[in-house]
Amino acid sequence: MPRCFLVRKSACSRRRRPNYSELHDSSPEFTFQQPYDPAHLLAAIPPPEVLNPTASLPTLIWDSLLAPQAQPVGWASLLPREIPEVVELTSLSDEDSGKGSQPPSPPSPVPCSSSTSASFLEAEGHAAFLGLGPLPKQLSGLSGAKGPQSHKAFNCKYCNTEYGSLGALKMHIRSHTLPWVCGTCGKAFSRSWLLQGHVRTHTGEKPFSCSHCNYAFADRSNLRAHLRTHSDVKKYQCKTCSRTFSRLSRLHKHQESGCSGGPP
DNA sequence: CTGGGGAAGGGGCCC
DNA sequence: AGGGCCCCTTCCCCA
Repeated sequence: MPRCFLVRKSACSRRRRPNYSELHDSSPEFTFQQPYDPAHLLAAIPPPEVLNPTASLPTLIWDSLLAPQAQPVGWASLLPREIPEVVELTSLSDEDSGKGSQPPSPPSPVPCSSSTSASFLEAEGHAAFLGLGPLPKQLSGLSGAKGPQSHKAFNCKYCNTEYGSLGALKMHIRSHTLPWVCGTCGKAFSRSWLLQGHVRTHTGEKPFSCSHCNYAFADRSNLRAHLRTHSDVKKYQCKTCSRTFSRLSRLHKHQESGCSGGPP
């Protein structure tokens, strides 16, 4: 990362959510007017009223550099995916739980009304619906959930990866079930915003432009990487041979390939 | 071989 | 608690 561009507002605000309203006010022309072709979207795109039209436009420290030129994608006219009829969690097929060859039906639109009940069976059913493995023993028995054994482990039933929280596991499960599907090419994604970014590859939308050269990007991170190219300073140096690299991944590859230790 | 762009994945934080 | 969005990172391709 170009640290020169990664000036933090403060150490503790590193993960602070940007002030979208402020950005919106300062960029009144930056509105979501150019809609996506709904044909690109097959999966569960939240209804427009649910979406914050400025949600993808955070106020970064280099906001002036990220001022989008191209009209950002618009969700206003998106047709929300039809909410499937509520199904019995326990009657879901393997495909719906992510075992099928085709991407499963998006689980997120399904109202999790059962969560209002804390019954164990419902919790287990919901877990199965999400592709989760059997409830940990710590959770088998409601009182056990907060028992003395505070070290809970949630394992993915697909890859057995262990997570420390159910939420993290649920998030991980989606990387297996891939509930978000591109209506154009059928590619499936684990996150809605991944699909959003992917759709831009079809629409050609590039909302993020470089203030230095006006080069536009569809992805903010790619713009951030591009901004680094405007800096002459290479950020990543091999401690063995002092060679510098523009990307950390390349430094890693350099080291993994066996640094000779000689001068650059 | 290196640098840059495109695309995508994942963990963490905030609402 | 869950969803949305963030940043960070990696991989691939191309010039």
